[in-house]
Amino acid sequence: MANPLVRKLEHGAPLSDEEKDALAKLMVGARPVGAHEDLIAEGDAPEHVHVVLEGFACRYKMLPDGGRQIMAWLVPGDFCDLHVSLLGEMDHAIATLTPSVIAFLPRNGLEVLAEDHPTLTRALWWATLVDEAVLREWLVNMGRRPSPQRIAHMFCEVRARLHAVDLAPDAIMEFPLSQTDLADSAGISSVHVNRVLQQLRDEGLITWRGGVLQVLDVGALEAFAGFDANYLHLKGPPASHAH
Amino acid sequence: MANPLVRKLEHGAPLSDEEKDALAKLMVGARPVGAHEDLIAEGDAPEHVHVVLEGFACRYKMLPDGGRQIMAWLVPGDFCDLHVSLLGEMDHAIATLTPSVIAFLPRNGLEVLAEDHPTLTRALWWATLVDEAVLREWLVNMGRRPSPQRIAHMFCEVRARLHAVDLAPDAIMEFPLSQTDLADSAGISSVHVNRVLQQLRDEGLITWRGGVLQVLDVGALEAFAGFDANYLHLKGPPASHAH
DNA sequence: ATCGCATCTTAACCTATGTTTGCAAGCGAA
DNA sequence: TTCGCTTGCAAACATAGGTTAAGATGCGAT
Repeated sequence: MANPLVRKLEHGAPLSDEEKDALAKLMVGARPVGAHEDLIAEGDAPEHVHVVLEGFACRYKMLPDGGRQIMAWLVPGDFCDLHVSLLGEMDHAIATLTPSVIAFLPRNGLEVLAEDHPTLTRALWWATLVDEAVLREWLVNMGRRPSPQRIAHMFCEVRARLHAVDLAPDAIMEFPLSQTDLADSAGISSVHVNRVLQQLRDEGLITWRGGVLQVLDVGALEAFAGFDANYLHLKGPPASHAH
Repeated sequence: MANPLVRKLEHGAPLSDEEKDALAKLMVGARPVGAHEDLIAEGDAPEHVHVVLEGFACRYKMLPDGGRQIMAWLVPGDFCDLHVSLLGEMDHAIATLTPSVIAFLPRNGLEVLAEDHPTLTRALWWATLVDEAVLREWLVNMGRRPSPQRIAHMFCEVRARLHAVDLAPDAIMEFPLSQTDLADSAGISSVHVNRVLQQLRDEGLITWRGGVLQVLDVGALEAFAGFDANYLHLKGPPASHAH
């Protein structure tokens, strides 16, 4: 099974085999990381580019009162800090949410490779523009959707994103977040997350036990949440490779 | 007084006089637009790049139930649709909030110019990464700050951003949004916006009448809101040019 | 000057969500 | 097995913010 980074970037631009190989070879130092560990702190200017290969990580900020807001989920194939160098330093932190595997790409190597391969450059910028689009949808989610729809929408999105890297073939996926992590993502309290989950289960939309999330009826959940995948910009048919 | 686009981009990279001139010359078709007019619709693939020269515009999405969520304020110097071509089409709409002046840059011309001027390319990408950083902070704002702090934070941010293009020298600025627009930005109802504004006025933090917003004590408002400008990445001293 | 429409303001009432707390269930370590 | 910790669940209560509706105010057009 190919590298999730490559699988993801193929949604953004048609990479040649040479480009895919070069990218995969650039990826070094894959290492396992436990749950709830910081990978990058606010204010850092990381030397290498980090990529999630397995598990879930997140972007987050802490507030003075101790509150935490998670601003993005990073799933396999996602970059943590692709273009920080343009901004100078991180304005937020990155942490794992579950046990994960994280790899590095030497920043120089990646830049050199990108210079020689405009299509690759395009794919990398595509990925950051999609990150931005996701952020916009999260903002809509927070601002205008009541919490049951909000959580449902987040489930629809992970399903679609994991599906795009072949990790949710049957709408069944590894999703070992805690309810507290979900609360800090949705901007509500963890006890309210619990209430909402009861409701989603009662309505037969999902099951979620032992870190495994199953969407029982994708259409029904998407209708309930008002989910439309257009903002993920997964143009082509998702990950239908020849084997 | 120089072009606000140029003034803004100078925060991102040190542009040569030639680059500044070329950019300014590329900007054509400045035209006035009334308040609350759509500039770009969801699904469009705009041929030219739009820039706000005067007034306020916004990014927004409508929801099935008629709700509107504003996801970004566009102030003079901001791009509306710089890199859409990489994503194919707009996943959200753009509208004016107040009477504005909008200019265009031919997409081809801009691409050619950027190819010859790596520093300019850098400045353009810097601008989109800052947009993303602002979006992240808005998400934190929505998720974790109670509405008085949330509105206050938005005021701190516009002040800083307008200041960066020399449009809020004394913490006094043109800000002719309606309370409804503010509500759709903050994810609360317009009557609650009104309640919150009373409070901010009562506490002597701001005045806002006749479309003019004055921050009475920048330090106090920023402390109240928990505002830290780092996410705007305005490295250098804001807009202190020789004349 | 006055009419008409936007916007702002206020009030009364309602509901979603937060807070606090206690307990149960799961699970890894000794 | 038992201990200890984290996570999930539930109930009682408190409150921020939503909804509706009705005046007030300002302002452009005639």
